[in-house]
Amino acid sequence: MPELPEVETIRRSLAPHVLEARVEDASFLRDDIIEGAERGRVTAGSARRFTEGAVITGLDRMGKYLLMELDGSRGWAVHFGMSGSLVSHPEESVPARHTHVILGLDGGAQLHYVCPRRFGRWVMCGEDLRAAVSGRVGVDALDPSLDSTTLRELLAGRGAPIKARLLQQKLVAGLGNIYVDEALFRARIHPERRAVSLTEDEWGNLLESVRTVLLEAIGHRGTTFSSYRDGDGRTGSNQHRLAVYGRRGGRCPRCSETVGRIEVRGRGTHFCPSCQQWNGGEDPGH
DNA sequence: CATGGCCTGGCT
DNA sequence: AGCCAGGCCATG
Repeated sequence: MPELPEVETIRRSLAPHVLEARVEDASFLRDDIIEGAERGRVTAGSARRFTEGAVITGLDRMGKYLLMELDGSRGWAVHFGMSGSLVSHPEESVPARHTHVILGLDGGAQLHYVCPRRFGRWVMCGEDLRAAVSGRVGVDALDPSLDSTTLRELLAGRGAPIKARLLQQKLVAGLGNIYVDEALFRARIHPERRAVSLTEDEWGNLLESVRTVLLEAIGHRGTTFSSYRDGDGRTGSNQHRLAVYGRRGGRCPRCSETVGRIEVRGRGTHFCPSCQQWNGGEDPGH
């Protein structure tokens, strides 16, 4: 479940191993996880030719995409789906089950991309990597230029619950199920509130909460439930700091009420029924 | 705007 | 044995 904090942690941990390294050999072990920027099919052979011999000149992040820049402007946009990882091994090593990509770097290190559930993708971006990813994601949730007015303009306007709007990567990029629940808890907003019903103060709180929750998670090197690892293969520790996510039946850290779990648009949703009420908004059909 | 399908590991 | 988790896309 790599969301923004996990991808950022992968980026930071991987950067010293890969920046300015040359890819000596690239093995794409199956072609159903690679695609073109325009959603076209890409063969393992063309992926290999695209990658081999190139120098990794940048490692960036947009939303949940890791951007591996090759030779200056083209490159790969790597998505981790739910269960993906990209780990640097100091030397050639036996690939684990579900390893789909192996990059051998000069100096001997190897990058292994493992993705058991295969929800992840390597998107081949032949020209401008950042421009290609811009077509897939909206403003990054940690973009300092994002203000609460812009947040409202992006997310309000429809009848959908605020949680559903926050999960749409083309609006604001980087939040998944864990951090949406955590941010709404911190902002004391009920996940089913219609986005359009939020007050000005609530938009401000929400933006502050999104930033705080994400930055704290990065500080703890991400949330590990089962498969998530950073670029060095290490687990994160933010799972111990979560207030509501995965804590159904536990105590709310703010008021000691029992954490509840409901379903919002098909997603498991954790919240505090006491701290997160319908305050200020109309009741949208409950 | 809402729902189903893709996938496998882990839990009930 | 069976279901659930969930990001994202395709379809109703």
